[in-house]
Amino acid sequence: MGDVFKALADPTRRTILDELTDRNGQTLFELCARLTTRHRLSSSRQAISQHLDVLEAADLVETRREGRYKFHYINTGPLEPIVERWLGNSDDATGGGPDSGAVTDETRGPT
Amino acid sequence: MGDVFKALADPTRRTILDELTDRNGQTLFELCARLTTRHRLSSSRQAISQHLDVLEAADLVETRREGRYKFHYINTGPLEPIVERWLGNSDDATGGGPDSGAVTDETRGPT
DNA sequence: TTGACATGCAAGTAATTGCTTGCCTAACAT
DNA sequence: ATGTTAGGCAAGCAATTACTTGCATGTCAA
Repeated sequence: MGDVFKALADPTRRTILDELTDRNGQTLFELCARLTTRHRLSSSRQAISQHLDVLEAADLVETRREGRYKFHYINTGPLEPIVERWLGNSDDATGGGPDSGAVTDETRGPT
Repeated sequence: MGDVFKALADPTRRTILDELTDRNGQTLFELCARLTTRHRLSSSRQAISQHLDVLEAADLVETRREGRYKFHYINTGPLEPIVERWLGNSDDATGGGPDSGAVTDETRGPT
């Protein structure tokens, strides 16, 4: 299974998700055209296709074949739990930053 | 400025954030010890240090120096907007998947 | 001051990644 | 059948990345 974080690491793939958010169910050619005109991205067809493979492996994009067309749909399902992993667990994370002197003695002795 | 997505792309860096969520304000040596014992990660001290540099460049980790110790604190601030970028904009994203035949005619003609 | 401890810096290496190039298969129209 | 269109497959290349190795800096205790 593909990694969601690694799929999101590339800015071109994030722009592809932006485009699918704006208009869902685009074909590969339509994505190439709109990425070039609207986002100033000069990526080739094969590059976009490989990016879509990565996004599909990460379950962020689902596809539906119809004749010789292949429509791509964004799937926001894997996006929510990846942030809640570090949110909501520690109240000390946001409140007690490096400026607050609230450091325990256990933290002082690393050994 | 560092990229938040690229910082999250590495599984070791995500485990570091897990560790800081569990106990905030750890030193480099304490992180090395707990990553080895609790997460079965056999990363060297320099490797962890470089990972912390990436996390700090992405503003996901803040540091506070005290003598020869350097304490590391997680910062969950950049985590929230990175997902809301694709959520809440399109209702068609989650509801209308590849199985639904709700495809417009404009989608069918890519040219 | 001397030695031990915590961390920083930088060059080198192996693996991964994003992209290109070239050719191929499948569907539709004439 | 032939040509065109949409997409797929795979090898190769350049850039990035994660990690190691070795040494340097700064802090604290004796």
